[in-house]
Amino acid sequence: MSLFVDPHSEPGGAARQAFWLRPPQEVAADLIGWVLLVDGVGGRIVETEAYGPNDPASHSFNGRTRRNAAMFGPGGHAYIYRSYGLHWCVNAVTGSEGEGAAVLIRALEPTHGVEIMAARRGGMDARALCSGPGRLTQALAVSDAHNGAPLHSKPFALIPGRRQGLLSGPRIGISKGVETPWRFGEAGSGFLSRRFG
DNA sequence: CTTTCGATGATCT
DNA sequence: GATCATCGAAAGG
Repeated sequence: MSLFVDPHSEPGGAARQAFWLRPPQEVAADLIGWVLLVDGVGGRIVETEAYGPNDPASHSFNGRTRRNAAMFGPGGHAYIYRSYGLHWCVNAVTGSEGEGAAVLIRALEPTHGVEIMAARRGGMDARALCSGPGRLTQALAVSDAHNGAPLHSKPFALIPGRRQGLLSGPRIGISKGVETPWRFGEAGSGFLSRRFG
C-alpha cells in the first residue's frame, strides 16, 4: 500500500506528513522508484535501508547527540553524516519529531545530469556513479551543508515514481541488528550497491 | 569472480 | 582507544 504525494504540495501538507509519519521500513520500501535530485542532478532511488528507534544498528539507538540531531527532527528532512571519515551519507527522516527514525538512501539509477555526476566522480561509468551511499552523495554534491534541509524544496527535489518490483534483505555494513531485513531494492536494477541474497 | 586492506576523522567510551 | 550505515585499488583463484 503506497501513499503518493504531490511534490508541489504545501510544505507540511497533510498528504506529505502522512507519508513521512509512517515507520521507516514502510517509507523505505515506498521510496524505491522515486526520483531524488539536488539542483536538478540525480536519479531514481533503487536501494534504501530503514533505521528505527529501538534499533541497535541505528545512530539514534543511544539517544540524541550532536551528530544525529537531525534524525530526531521533522520527517521528510535530510539527516547527513560522515562515514568512515571520508564519505557523506544521506537519510530521509521519518516518523514523528523526536522519534529518531530514518531511511538511508543507498543507490540511485542515474537519470538527470549524468555528465555532471560523471565529472564529479572522476569519469566513472554509469553503473558505478551512484551505486552506494557514499558514491551518490559525491555524484549529487551532498554534504553536511544539507543536514536538516527539507527534501521537498530546493536544492532538493523528491518526485514520486513507480518501481518494477521490490526486493528486501539484511542491511549492509552493520554489526548489530544484522538479521533485520530492512534493506530494500528494485527488482532487476543494475544499479544496486550489492546483489540481494 | 572473490577477498583483503588502507585511507581518514568524527564520535563516543 | 575503538568503532564505524564506505570506497577503491590490489592481490589471489
